[in-house]
Amino acid sequence: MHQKPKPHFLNNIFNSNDFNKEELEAILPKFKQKAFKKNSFLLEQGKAANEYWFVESGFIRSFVLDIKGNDITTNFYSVDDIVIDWPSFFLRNPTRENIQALTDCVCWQLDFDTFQKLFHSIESFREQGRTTLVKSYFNLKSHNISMIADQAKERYENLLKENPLIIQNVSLKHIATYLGITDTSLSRIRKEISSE
Amino acid sequence: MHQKPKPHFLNNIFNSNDFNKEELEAILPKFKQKAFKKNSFLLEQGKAANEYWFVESGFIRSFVLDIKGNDITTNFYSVDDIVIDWPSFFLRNPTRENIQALTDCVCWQLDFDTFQKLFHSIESFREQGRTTLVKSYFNLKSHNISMIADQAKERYENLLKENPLIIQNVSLKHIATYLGITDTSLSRIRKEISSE
DNA sequence: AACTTTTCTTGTCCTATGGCAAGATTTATT
DNA sequence: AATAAATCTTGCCATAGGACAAGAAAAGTT
Repeated sequence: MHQKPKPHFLNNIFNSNDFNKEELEAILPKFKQKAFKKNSFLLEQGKAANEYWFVESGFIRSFVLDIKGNDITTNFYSVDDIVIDWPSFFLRNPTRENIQALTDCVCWQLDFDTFQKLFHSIESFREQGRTTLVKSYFNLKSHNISMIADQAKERYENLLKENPLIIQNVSLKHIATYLGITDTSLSRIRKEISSE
Repeated sequence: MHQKPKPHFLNNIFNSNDFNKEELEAILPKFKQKAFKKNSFLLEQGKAANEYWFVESGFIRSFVLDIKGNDITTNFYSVDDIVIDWPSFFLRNPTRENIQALTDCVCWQLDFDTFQKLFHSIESFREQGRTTLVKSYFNLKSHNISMIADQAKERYENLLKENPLIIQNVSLKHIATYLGITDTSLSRIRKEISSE
């Protein structure tokens, strides 16, 4: 008996539907595996993002500090997600965002210069990159509309439905600021839901 | 005496810092001038965006309808801005957004197929396209954070500072939904500011 | 296991903003 | 100019969610 070769994690991201063999051989080896300890930072405010990552395992969040020093969660990331500060990475300027591991994580990292070579030389790579960015834009806009159109309770229920893993793995406080409410309010919303 | 040749509007967007002569000659003639009457739609929900525009003159807004049928302004556009529904244009799927002229407008239009040819053949064109998208992402995220971190009054004052032309040319109701408040509240905020 | 720290819940009271409706003002239409 | 239709303001009252503080519970540390 022989063993099946274990497929590379990055084949979840780059697969043979969208890329031919040569392209995969040009792309996959450029990524470096990186482990992050719980609470370590992938990016800190004031620095420019020079890398991005795909998450193989673990949970991550990004956040900013507002004028009063309040910590506001801007996004959560888990398996297969891309972790990137789009503006800082592409505009090459210092960011306002912090990106922090919420658990021990394994990620696959690519740096800007390598990205640029792939982007300008492989059509399918730039098509996929553009698609990923645009989906990210779409999610951000949906979140934005939801902040205006929906009640806090509805926003929480949507997150629960779309992304149950987040709720199970992330502290209430971080979820609350992502939803634009206080942890106190979110606790009450949970109570109300559990008593239905 | 001879006259100076009037520069083409699109030279505001595509200039010789970022593009060489041949590139400009490949790009500029692909855009078609389009006039839109006040209240006419550039894009309607349910359709897929197959074009985008640069605004030479006039004011435009995009909006969505929420579940209860409330109209929520998602963005304003004026001179030199790009008007595009990024997700619909690139993912080629039906949109939730409506884009409507608030005044008579003159725009310059490019369609998807032509865009694709330029994007994949001209490096500087795709660099600029990516930059434009990423800036748009950045603005959206800033708006998002502001919705969570700032009071309605602060959001209004920021808009007033960043984009005074909008306030002078757009109805209070549309500005209010963009800021995530009712027209009633915005009217009170205005009153409060004017009495300071 | 004991202790410390962080997270979550709950109570009391407060504030920003919403809902509705009437009137005033401006803008569009005949 | 007269009328109609939007738009904007204002009053009154309602409510979602915030501020603060005290415990309870859970997680991390020695």
